[in-house]
Amino acid sequence: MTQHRGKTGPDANVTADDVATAAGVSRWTVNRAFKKDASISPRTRDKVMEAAQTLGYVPDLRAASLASDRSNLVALLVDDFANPHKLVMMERLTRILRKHGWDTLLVNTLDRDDTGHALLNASQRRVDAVILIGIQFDDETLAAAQHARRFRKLIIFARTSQNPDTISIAVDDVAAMTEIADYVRARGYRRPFFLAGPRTVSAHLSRKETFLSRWKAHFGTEPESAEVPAYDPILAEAVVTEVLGNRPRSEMPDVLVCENDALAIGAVDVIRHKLGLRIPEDIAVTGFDDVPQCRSPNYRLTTYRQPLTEMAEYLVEVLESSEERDFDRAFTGCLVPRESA
Amino acid sequence: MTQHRGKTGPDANVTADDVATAAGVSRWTVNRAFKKDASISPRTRDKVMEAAQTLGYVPDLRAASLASDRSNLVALLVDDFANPHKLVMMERLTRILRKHGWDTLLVNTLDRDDTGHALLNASQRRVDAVILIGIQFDDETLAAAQHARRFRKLIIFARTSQNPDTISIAVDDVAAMTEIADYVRARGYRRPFFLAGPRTVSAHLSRKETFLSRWKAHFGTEPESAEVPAYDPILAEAVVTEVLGNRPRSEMPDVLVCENDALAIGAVDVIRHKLGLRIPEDIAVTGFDDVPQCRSPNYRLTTYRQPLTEMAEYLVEVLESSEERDFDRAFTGCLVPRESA
DNA sequence: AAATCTGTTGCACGCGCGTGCAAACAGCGT
DNA sequence: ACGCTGTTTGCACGCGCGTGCAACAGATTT
Repeated sequence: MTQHRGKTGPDANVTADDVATAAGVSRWTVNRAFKKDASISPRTRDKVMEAAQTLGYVPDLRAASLASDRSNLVALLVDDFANPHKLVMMERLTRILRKHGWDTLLVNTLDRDDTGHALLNASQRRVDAVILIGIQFDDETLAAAQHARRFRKLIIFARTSQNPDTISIAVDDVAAMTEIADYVRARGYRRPFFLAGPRTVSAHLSRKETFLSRWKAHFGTEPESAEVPAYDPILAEAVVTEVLGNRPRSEMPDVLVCENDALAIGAVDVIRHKLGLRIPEDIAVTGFDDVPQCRSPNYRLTTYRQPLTEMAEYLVEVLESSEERDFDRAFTGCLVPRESA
Repeated sequence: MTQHRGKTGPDANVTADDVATAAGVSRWTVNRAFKKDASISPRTRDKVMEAAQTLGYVPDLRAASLASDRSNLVALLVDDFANPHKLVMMERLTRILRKHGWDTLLVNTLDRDDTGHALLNASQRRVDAVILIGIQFDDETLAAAQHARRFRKLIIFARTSQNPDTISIAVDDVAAMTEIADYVRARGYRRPFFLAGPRTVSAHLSRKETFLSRWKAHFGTEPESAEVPAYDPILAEAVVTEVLGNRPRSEMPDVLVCENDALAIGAVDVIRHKLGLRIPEDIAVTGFDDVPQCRSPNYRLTTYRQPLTEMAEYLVEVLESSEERDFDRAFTGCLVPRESA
């Protein structure tokens, strides 16, 4: 192929063919030079790379993906951007995925009904897998996704799921919440209140039910609880205000066990600034996730840390495996005691 | 083309050809049915769509992009995930981009030296544009990006840049900081302290310099300032502690003007919990960005809100324009006064 | 020196769709 | 029924690269 393009600058559409003629090899050798474990002599590779460098050649992953039917692309579906932990997860996932050569398509799932469109979006790009780190994915949605799927794997990250067609990479909620319950009990608290997230979430069920049943098993009474419609500190504020707002001191709980930090943070703010109570002297608070704010001198939140890095590394392992086994896995995190409880 | 594939389930690789034979039309008509403003009769389109539905066909955007040289994909480069405002920006951008049919590749730029690799990543996917919302992009990096670029547009979002090859969509920092300075002065504060972010950032320069010079123009003295190495509340805590930690009350500033909310939040926490001072009675604080936390009863931060939605809509407009004009644009936000100042 | 082996290089074909144009078609008035 | 106009449909070719195999050269053995 001759240089049928006028331009020679970096804007020109340099293809492997151009590099091939420049380096005096075949096009296939050029592409081999860019492939990791390809069979090519070091000398040729250097020659090719040099030519590529001067021409400004960069392999086209669209074409590669089209030809190989492997995109090395995953879609990350997120819907609750109000939860600060999402920022942590996105950072960790994108970093580790990229380290292993995977690119990430970020899809903002507007609402429940939009999930189908989001999945369609992902399909059109022929992603190799879809990773869900949102909350609005009930089993109905997942079933639809499974039916129409054009991607090999559907992974629920940081949340357990019973769905058999789905891969769940999460922390062991039962073990974690049991540890929290025992910690709360050991610290002498006796009137806990559980602040839960939206009920569509299975993690919700595990955590809340685990705590309640664990407590009941010990003391025979089931603690109070309330439900926040989303993992949003602002909404948590509203719910806590409503539930505890005009309650006499004598009927106040002595510890607020929150399903995660997003709720706990909202709760802390309300308890201090609207109820005028001290933490932990009047009411203690626990969270879940160990978001960065927990370390702040303002919150000092007792919480539970998920091994996100380890989980992300395992995720990559799952992505790169071609087996057809059951990839579900529950990790164990660690309780992080701080001054809030 | 006959159905040379055994499977008929959704896993099968259904192509436009398959739909074509099923609907009794040509392949091109099938693709036309999926194209927005294509010339096709409603009847045929329905017929095609129905066949596509039952076969589970979804157009392949890789192939479309390859053939048309337009990917409808942008890369979003982010590096400072510690800044909560990034979460807001990511939510807004992905939402509005998707509304207009653009997909987003999220690239986590690990550090300064990694930016080149990140841009290479984007090039390989042949994104139509790269959007930077990080901080570690100095002019040197940008120049390199320009040189080796395989994307049409390089957009700096929510940050001004002098680089002529770059499109900057941001708030007018000078106007904004002038407004803040005037507000602070009007509220009677007289001993301001400016808390700035890393010096690589041009927004930094605008905001800090604007505030300092505006103040000097009025009172003849240049306020104190300190610099935090990243937009991270935790690091802001450290710097504020170091700078104000053991300073007698008489020498304390009466207002801490922060370059953005990430710094302001860290500052508020330290002032209350380590210095034991009240806000705003002892020290007032102002921020920039109006992140969700600002509304919390704990912060009630006086800040400045950028018109993110409007900016994102303009971004789309820029993406879809084929002109070669100067797209730089500065927006005007609004001051949001709260109890912190 | 011939035979063998290992590492390296070249190539036909296909991945699924867009572009631009030509052919076919329907609708209208005379 | 005829031509005319505007709409709808079909098609050749190319986008850039991967797969699997055949051909080849140099190094090693017999």
